[in-house]
Amino acid sequence: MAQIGTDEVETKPSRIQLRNRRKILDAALEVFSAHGFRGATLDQIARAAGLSKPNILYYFAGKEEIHVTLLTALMDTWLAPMREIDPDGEPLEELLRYVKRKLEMSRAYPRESRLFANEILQGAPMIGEGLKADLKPLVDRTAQLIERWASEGRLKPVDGRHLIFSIWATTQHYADFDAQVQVLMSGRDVHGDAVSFLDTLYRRMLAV
Amino acid sequence: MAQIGTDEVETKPSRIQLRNRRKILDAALEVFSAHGFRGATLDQIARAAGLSKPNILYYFAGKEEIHVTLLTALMDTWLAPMREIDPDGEPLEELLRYVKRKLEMSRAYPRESRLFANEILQGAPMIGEGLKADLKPLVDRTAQLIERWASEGRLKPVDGRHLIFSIWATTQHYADFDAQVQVLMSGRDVHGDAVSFLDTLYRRMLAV
DNA sequence: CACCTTTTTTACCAAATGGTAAAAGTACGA
DNA sequence: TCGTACTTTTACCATTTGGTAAAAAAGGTG
Repeated sequence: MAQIGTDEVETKPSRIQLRNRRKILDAALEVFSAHGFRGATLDQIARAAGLSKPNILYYFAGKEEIHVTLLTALMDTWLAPMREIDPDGEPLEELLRYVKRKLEMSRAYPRESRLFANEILQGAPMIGEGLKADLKPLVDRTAQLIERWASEGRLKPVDGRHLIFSIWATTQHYADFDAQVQVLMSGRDVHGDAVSFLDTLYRRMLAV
Repeated sequence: MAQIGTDEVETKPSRIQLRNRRKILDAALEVFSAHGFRGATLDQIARAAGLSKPNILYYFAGKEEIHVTLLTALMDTWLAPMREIDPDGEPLEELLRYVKRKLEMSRAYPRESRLFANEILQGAPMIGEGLKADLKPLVDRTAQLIERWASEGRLKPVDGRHLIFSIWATTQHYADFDAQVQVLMSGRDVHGDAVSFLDTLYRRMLAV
């Protein structure tokens, strides 16, 4: 039995299990991020993973479990850049580096960004609790840090939380609204220009 | 016959037709914006509209037609603020007013914002052409105007298109990611603070 | 190789869902 | 008020979809 229930002794997953679970999650990321949770079907995921539908359900208890697994794993990766803001670093540099890394993640992992955007758009039905437990403390702490920096005169005065929102919004926009961006930027070097635009935006906003 | 086919003579819609079409579109906006196109069902829409499912299909040819009708009607409203930027006005004032109006629309019409976000996230399958036809010319023109203002020294140098993206992203964020914003801003006056934050952000970005 | 466990396939199913046909009911002008 | 056109309901239907049972196949180990 591969599935791990609440009462069962957790045994090491075999090589086959690791390989197939990874294939399923990768396929599911592709399908969920393109069509949303309700728009995605197990058949699509199965086809993308190169497995049969019942075989998928041998590894995961159901469609929702696949989605939740993806989201919780994603949460960590997604928050990593914010965790790496150094309270002892130079404030402006730290924040501009954060912006750059978020933008780079948007470019490198657009599927993950869209998966997350879809979930939040629907009201975060599956990770609402995760937001409260993981995201909120980190944001509270970072917002406080930013405002302390500002009060020490090392940044212009700024609302920490809204600054964070604006950084998320402007960086993720390039992944989440890519269909629109592509129409409006046909042929241009979107990413390169975005890097320097956002650097300018937040430099003018924050530099004392 | 209420449905208007390509070959039919267009006759004036009766009072009943107007009332019911409006009820259906309002219900559909509610349901589509909350669950996305695929996540919404005709039964949900029918229930929200207080009509039976076949009755809905008497007024609209199908689920997709309802969605397309909503999106095309929305497009106009959505672009109105950008159309109202006055080329002969004071540049900074015009742009700050645009930001304010976009933010106000996010607050007053979150369902519309989410409907749009959902569609773009899925790759704009239904209004891709509308984007090219309506949105692109307007954005091209506005971006040019902004860059002319900048070259005349009335704004700091700025990439017009990326400025527009950032305005869209930061303002719509409050509607589209409301579930997240609520978790992180429990109890605060989100809108009021957002207004002054964005005013500051774009003032520092653009004021010469 | 023989045996037991893990993995995969085949054949299903029940519910949900978009949609239709046609009868019944309603509004309204002549 | 009669007749016609418009509107609504009832009773369906075909497909899709998430999920299951159980047999078959494949792995691995003594």
